[in-house]
Amino acid sequence: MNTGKIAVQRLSDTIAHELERRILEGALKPGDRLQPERELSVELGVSRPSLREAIQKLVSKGLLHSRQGGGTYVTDQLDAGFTDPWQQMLRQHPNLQSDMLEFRAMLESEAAALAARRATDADMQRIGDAYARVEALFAEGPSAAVFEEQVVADLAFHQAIAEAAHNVMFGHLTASLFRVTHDHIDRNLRHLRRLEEDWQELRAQHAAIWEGVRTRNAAAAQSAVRRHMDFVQESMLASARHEERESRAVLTRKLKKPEAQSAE
Amino acid sequence: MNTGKIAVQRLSDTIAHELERRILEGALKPGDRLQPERELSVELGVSRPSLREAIQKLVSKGLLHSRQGGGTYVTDQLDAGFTDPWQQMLRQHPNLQSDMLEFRAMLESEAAALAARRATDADMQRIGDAYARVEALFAEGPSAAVFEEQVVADLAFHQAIAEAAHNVMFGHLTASLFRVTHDHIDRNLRHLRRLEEDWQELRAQHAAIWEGVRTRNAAAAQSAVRRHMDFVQESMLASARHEERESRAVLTRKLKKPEAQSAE
DNA sequence: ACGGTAAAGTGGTAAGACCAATTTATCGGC
DNA sequence: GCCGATAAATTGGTCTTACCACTTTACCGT
Repeated sequence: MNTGKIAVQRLSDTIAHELERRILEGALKPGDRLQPERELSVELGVSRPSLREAIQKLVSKGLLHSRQGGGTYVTDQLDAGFTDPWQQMLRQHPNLQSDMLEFRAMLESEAAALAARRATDADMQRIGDAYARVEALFAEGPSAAVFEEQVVADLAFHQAIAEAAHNVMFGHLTASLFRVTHDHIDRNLRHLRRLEEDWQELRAQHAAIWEGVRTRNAAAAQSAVRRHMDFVQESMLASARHEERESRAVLTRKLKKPEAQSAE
Repeated sequence: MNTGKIAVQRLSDTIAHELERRILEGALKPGDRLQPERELSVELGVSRPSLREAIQKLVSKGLLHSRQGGGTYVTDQLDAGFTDPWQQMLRQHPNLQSDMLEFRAMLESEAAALAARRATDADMQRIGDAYARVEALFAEGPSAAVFEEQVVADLAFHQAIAEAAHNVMFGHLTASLFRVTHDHIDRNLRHLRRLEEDWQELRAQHAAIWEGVRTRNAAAAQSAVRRHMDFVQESMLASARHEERESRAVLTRKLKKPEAQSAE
C-alpha cells in the first residue's frame, strides 16, 4: 500500500516536511485549524500514529499547537520565533526605532518593486482591496474614532504588497516587524493626524504606491514606498521632537532611560 | 496506572522532558545508546507510541538520532545540534534558498551603500583588513586546504561591511543569515572553485565592493554587491543543476518519490 | 427563549502485530 | 584455528484497532 512511496526517509519526517511546506506556501495560514488527525492521516495515506509523530515534531518546533478535543492549529513560528530576539531588543531600546525604519524603508520598497513584477491577479485583487479599505478609512480624516482601524488597514496594505513579492523572507519579516511597529505607528500617527496637509500627503503617497504596483511599474512603486517611508521617518522624528519639547515643558519627575548596554 | 502521574501536560512532552533531563544530568552521555523502545516504554510506564512521539521530538531537536535496526543514540547537541529555526527551515526547503539569496542581495547591497556613507575610520580599517585577508586567501586559488578559511574570510568581509552600515538590524540580520548560509556556500563554492575564470571573477567582485566602500561611492558599492550576489545566485543555480544531473546519472534503482498528491 | 445535558467530534494514549534494517551468533570452508 | 557467509535475534518503523478525556455542538426540557 505504502511500500513504494517513500523509502529511505523516516515517514514522520516526510509528513512533517509536507505540513511545513503547506504552511510556508500559504495553504495553511497562521490561525488555521488543521483537518482532524483521522481525516488527515487518510488524505496523506499514513497511519494516525505516524501523522501524530509528525505533528508532535512541529508542535515542539512551535509551528503547531493542539488542544485536546479542540483541534490542531497553526501558530506561527516564522513571525514570532524567528525574529523574537530583536523584537525584544527593539521594544527595549526605542532608540533603535530609526534603525528599524531605515530597514523597513529598504525592505518594503524592494518588496513593492518585486510585487509590481510578480503579483498575480489574485495578489492585485488583495492589494487593491486593502488599498480601497485604507483610502476609505483615511477619507474620514484624522478621527480618533477610526484611528485604530486606519492603522490596521495601513499595515494590511503594506503587508499585502510584501506578500505579493512572493518571497517568504520578505513576507515574514514584514509581518514580524509590523508587530513591533504597530505601537510606534500608533504613537506617532497620533501626532500626525492633526496636520491636515500631512494627512493629504499620506493619502497621496498611498495612492502613488498602489498606482506603481497596479501598473507594474517596479521603479515607480519602489520609489513611492521609499518616499513614503522617508516621510514617515521624518514625521516620526518631528513628533519625537515635539514629544520631547512637551515632556520637557511638563517635565514631571519621570526620568527616561538613555542607554542600557550593548549586545555581545 | 498513569492517572495521577501527570495530568495536564501531554504525555509525550513529559517523556521528552524526562529524557532530556537524563541527558543533561549525564545519565545519558553523547554517543550512548538508549535502551530499546520496548524496554524503555515499560520502564517509564508508557506505551510505545507515546515514547516514540517523545523520541521524535528530541530527534527533531537534534538531541537524538535513530537508525532502524540499530538503535537510538544521543548526539552531541553542542557541536552537532544547535539548530536555529531558520537553518532547519532552509535546509529542509531548498527552494527557499533562492528567496534567501534574493533577500541577501537586497540586504547586503543596501548595507554596502550605507557603509560607504557612514563608515568610520575604524570601520574602514576593519573592512580593509577583512578584504586583505580574503584577497590573500583567494590568491592561493581554489584549494581544498584553505577552502574553509576562504569561506569564513568571505563571510567576515561581508559582515564587516554590514556592521559599518551602523544599523543594528542590518548587522544582526546579516549575521544570523550567515549562519544559515555557511553550509550553502560551502556546498556551492565547492563546485565553483574548479572554474578558474569564475574564481577570478569572484576576486574582481570583491575588489569592486571594497573599492566602492573605500572611496565612499555608495552607488558603486551597492551595485557591486548586487552584481556579486547575482553572480553567486547564478552559480548556485548552475551547481544545483549540475548536482541534479549528476545524481540523475548515477541513479541506480533507487526510486525517488516525485510527488505524492497535491494539497487541496 | 434560555440553560443544561447528552451526543458527536477530536486529540491523547494504549496494545498488539508485522515489516525492514541492523546486529549478532552460528556454522561451514579454508 | 581463523575468516567469511548465512541464519537468527534484536531493534526501530509503521499500521491497525481500541478506548479515554476533553470540547464543541445540538437537542430537549423547563
